[in-house]
Amino acid sequence: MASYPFTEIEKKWQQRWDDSDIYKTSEDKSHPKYYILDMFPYPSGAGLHIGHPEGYTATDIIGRYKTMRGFNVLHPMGFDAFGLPTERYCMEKNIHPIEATNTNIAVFVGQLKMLGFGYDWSRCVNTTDPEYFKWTQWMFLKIYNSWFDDEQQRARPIDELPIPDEITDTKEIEDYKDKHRLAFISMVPVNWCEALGTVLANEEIDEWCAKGYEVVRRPMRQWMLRITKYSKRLLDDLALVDWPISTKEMQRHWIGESIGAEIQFTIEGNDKSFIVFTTRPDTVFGATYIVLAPEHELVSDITTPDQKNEVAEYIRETSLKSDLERTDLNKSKTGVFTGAFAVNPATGKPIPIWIADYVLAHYGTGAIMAVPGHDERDHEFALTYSLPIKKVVTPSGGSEWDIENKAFTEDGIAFDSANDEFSITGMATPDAINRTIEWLESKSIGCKKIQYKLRDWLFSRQRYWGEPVPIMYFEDGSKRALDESELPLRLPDVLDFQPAGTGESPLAKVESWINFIDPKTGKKARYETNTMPQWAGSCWYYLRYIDPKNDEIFCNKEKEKYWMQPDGVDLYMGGAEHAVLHLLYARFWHKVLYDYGYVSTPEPFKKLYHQGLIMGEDGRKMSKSLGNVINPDDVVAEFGADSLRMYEMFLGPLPDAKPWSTSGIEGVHRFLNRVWRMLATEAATLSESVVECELSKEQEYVLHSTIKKVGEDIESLHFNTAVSQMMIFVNEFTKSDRKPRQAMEKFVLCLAPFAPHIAEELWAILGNTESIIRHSFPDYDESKTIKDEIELVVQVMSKIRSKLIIPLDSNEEFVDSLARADENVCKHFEGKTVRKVIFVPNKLINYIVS
RNA sequence: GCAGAAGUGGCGGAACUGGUAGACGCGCUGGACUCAAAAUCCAGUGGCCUUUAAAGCCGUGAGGGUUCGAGUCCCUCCUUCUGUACCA
Repeated sequence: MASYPFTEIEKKWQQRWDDSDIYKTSEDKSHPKYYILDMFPYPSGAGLHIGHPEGYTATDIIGRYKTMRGFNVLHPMGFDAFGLPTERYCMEKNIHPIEATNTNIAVFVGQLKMLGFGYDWSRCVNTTDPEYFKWTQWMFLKIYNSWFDDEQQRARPIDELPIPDEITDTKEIEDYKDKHRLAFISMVPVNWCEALGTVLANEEIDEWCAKGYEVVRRPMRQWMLRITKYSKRLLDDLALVDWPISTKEMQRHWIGESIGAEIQFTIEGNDKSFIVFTTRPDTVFGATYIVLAPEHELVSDITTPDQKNEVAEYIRETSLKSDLERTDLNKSKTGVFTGAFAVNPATGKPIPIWIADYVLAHYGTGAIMAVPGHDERDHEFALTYSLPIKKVVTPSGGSEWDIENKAFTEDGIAFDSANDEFSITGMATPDAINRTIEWLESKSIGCKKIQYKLRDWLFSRQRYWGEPVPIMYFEDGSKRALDESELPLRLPDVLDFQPAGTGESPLAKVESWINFIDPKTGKKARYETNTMPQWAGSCWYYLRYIDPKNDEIFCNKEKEKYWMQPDGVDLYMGGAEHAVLHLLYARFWHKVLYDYGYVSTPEPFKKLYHQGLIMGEDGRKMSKSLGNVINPDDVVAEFGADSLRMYEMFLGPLPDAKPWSTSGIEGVHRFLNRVWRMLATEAATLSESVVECELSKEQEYVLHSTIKKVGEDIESLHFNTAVSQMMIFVNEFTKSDRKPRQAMEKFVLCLAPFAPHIAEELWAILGNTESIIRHSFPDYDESKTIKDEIELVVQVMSKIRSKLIIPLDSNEEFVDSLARADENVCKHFEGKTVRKVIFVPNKLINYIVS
């Protein structure tokens, strides 16, 4: 294929852009700002994937377009470089993660530059840089030194925590504070992988299991972040952001709000009581037994001697199961009777207390009142163990319902639900719920309650390659958080990253880490050996880009205001795989910072957009094993970066999954060749056919429509149709031997955001000396985007019978007279009379005949 | 099961508030250029009927409905993708 000299052109302009710092972000306050953010990549050893350029090109186009529209554009790039894969790789190769990380980042930067992205590299961040993670640690300490004021619904300094009068002892006060901090230590069952020597997040399990690693449940001492305190705000504030519906839905589900009630149950022959959560307090009369989670704290207290062995055995069995196994056993429910009875507060009758692993310890109170008549799970369990099923709700239509056969779970009419103090019998479910809550509250044995599914965030990993937790412990069991002036707490420079073998991170083997004299207190100390999870660094990187070199604060307030007001990042582009975790964690950190006034917006990301996956040519997900992986380096070598960029935009709508096609990129490449030949000679000089001349009517129409459509499509992220329109332009103008110079110039400006290298070159060939990005995006004349002659459809009985070429805005009489004169139209009138005429100006005329 | 999104030629995909379905690209067919090929350029290209054309009929996952008119709006169903799942 005889191509324009894309390799030379692209190298040349990339060099010039680099040399002239052309993409350095301007902060000239007289211009409006636009903050575009890409989800920064994890710099893996494999280099850039073909999917990366999709989102990055989209944002690059917008960045260039907004720049040409006079905005100060902040469009930075960085690296999320802490992580287990790098650590594993380094263990195999026996190199240091810093070395591997720097090598990988250098490869990524080279590839990103090769694709011509206009990033301001002076703002590049790297989460593993101590100057960066100093502030990650600083933020962790902010969270650590906070408690959540439920009334004010915000974080407050831990020193402002009201301490109950009865607590006076210094140590007790510290313990009390620790219990309320937003970062706290807890013994929790975690997903432990022996081979990796670390815990894994629930969402990480699949990935590593697929690679053949084994993961087991095991209780361990872990750092947790109290994200659950922000459940309500994280849920409510979704209303403030312009995100894909599906992503918002996913977050809503993840947070999982349910409205119901807590009800207290007493235990027969025991002065203890317990609380259950239910969304259907109206069915309390139908609660025929109780189920506690096997882990429930009361289980050992209440189990009767003759049930002890069976209960202990059941608890042992379930403790070995992972969460996955427990939920996987969807088929049949198991459980054991404790021998104890609770009192149903509504009926006053004793009901048996069971334990079963279908009740989860970590949700609600870890205890339920089982209403087998009106809950499918309880129904199944009741059938298995022959427990009584009682009907307390009937379908509102009055139809019969066989409660033994199937639970009735919908709203209906309360039935047989009365005691000496109140009755809800005959009430519709919503009223019955309210009335029951009133009664519970009047007796002080229950209240309305909103429950969330969201769990606290497991915030420690037993790894070397992560941010150290800036906390030290002393021999007396006390601990001390580092002062701001002591940050960053750097990783010790070691070369042994093998797990300690004790369930601790490799840091536990580093003498200087676990056995040193704290200079501040003079006491013998050891640092926390856990490091932070990979999510930590990505929780706030968008703020660091704003002020990347500041060593006083993570981000200057004034600068934050300029770039983040009014609603945060203007456009955030990234994969849908981060729809929940990263986006939830980042929102959480942002809200803590917001509570302290460090950031000025309640939400970090105004508009979120997900680019779709690029599939292999065979329509399957690209993977090494399928051999359908496309490498961006190869594509750039064969067709050039501009072709790759344009092709990825032309493939289809940005959010869709789309298959790669080699002949498809050839088509786009052919288009760029046509563009080149339209303007330039083979010797890269201006083609003689480009001349100062008037545009034809048709050319004027196409030019102005193109400027209009390309601009509008960029704004709405419909890049595929913008490319189509530019193709239409080229098709129109190559028809003519004389190419009007002014049209060519405007076209090249439209092309520039998409294919910046060829556009720069053609712009220079057209005689310009300054970079094309310094020029404004062209304006169009609306009147020229409208044709003065249009085709109008003539229908008879709503079927097209003819088409008329008529002047724009022709009136009905005129159209009618022409239409009636049409031969084919007349044919369809034969033997019929016109009953009705529908005239839509500039569109159609429709005759209804009979 | 639940939630969200989507089903349009041989393929990727267009189609504004209901008003010419299939823009643009790929592929394919024919032609020009060439000794030949590549590249390039021109023309054609949803299906059926027809030698061709005109004319006509059928066509946006399936079936109903609203309307002069439905890819677009409403109802029912099917399929695919994505997330989630004993959350009381």
